[in-house]
Amino acid sequence: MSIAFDLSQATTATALRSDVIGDIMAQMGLRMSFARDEEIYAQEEDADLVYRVIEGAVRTTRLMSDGRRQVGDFYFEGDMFGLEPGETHKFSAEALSDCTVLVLKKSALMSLAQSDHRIERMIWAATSRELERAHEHVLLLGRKTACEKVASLLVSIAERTGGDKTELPMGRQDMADYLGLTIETVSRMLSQLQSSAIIAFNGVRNFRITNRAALARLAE
Amino acid sequence: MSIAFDLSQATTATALRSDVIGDIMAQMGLRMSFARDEEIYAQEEDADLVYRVIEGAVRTTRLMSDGRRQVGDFYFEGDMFGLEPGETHKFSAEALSDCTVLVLKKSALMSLAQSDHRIERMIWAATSRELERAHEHVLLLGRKTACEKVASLLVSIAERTGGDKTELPMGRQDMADYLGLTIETVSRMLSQLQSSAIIAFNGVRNFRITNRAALARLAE
DNA sequence: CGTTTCATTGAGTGCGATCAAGCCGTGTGG
DNA sequence: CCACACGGCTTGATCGCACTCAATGAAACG
Repeated sequence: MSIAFDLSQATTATALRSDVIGDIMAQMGLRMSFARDEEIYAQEEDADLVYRVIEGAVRTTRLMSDGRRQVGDFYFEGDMFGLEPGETHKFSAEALSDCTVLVLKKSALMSLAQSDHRIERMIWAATSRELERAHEHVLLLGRKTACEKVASLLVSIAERTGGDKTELPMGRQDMADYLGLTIETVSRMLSQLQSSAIIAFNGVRNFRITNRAALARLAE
Repeated sequence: MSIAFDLSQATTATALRSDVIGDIMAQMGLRMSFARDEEIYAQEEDADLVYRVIEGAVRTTRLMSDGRRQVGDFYFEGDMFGLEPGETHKFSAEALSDCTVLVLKKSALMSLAQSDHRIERMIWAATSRELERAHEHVLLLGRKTACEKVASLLVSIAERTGGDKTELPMGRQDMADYLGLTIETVSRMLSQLQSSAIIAFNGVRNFRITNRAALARLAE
């Protein structure tokens, strides 16, 4: 893990998605870099920092005592994460790829919030967005089939990262643990979608949607 | 649905769980009653009201176009619900049993929040608690077995409602749709837990935990 | 070029779903 | 007070989707 004060690049960082919290984090936050699979914070660790992805991608995961793993969510450029309510994190966060994040003490943000209402409002908005995504995740895990789960994930990532071709920042195991499936099932569904001419892969981590309507229908 | 201004019973209502939002809702909110299975708000409806359970219990549900149903959560006395971020509700809310709730316009609460920081803080705290529960729900749906799911739900309800004997306010279908299972599987797991002497039923909706350690172990 | 890691594919299994009776508490009318 | 019907729950038999185990393939790395 490497740390550097973020001054020179504050403007380029916030240019990604301009908002109040972004500005404040860029001004007051610390810029940190993590290597692929490096832990950003641990399950059970005190949750006194908030984060924002500047470059790369992040996953949050929760481990059960017997090793079963659940991925909570994936975060891309501009996304805030680490906004967990309790004293300690229930999920850990890890770098999906080599990545850079801005970090700010939650307490610092909160004390600022006392003088600036917009900040409080934006923290709440970010938490709300998290909740909305969690609800979507609940529906996916509870009632969708393996094929629908995979289709939903692909649509979601394609939407969030934009562009014609989509790069998957995570491996099959991460996809499986997000979807409540095994890597074998994920792999089979991807092959199936490909042979149905709905998506086309170019290497294991790069795909293109060739039949957007069909994929959207599967994702519901 | 029946409506009455809540003045006389404001004190008894807030006595259930004393906090700022509770006080405000009791003072400014409308008291409404709903019959079992009556809709409190609909999926796709504008989300401009927040609610608080005074008596009875509530479920939130989401319906897929083909009829598959997912229960988002159950709410008991003192719980706030309806705190969805977006413009419209993604889940609908229905009365599990005949129940009474306090209702307040979100916009009214927000304008109050401008003069009182505690209110903004508490709305955020309530949203955070929702998020925490959603995360727990994700783990349950993604990685727990049928038996563990049922055990987790029983523990959760027993914890939230307290007391030696626990009354289930919902039927088997609601449990199944919360757990991502079918009623048959829920029923089988309950029978199994009972024959393992971990719980004891007295009628279909009333049970007692006879081996708390074993149940907790299953629920993880 | 060999080694390692990750993804795909195949064969067989099992958990939870589906289909189908049967049971039981509750309400209703004779 | 009983006969009956109805809805919700339980139990049994069977099915099928996703898991497990195993082998192969393909890309990354030293």
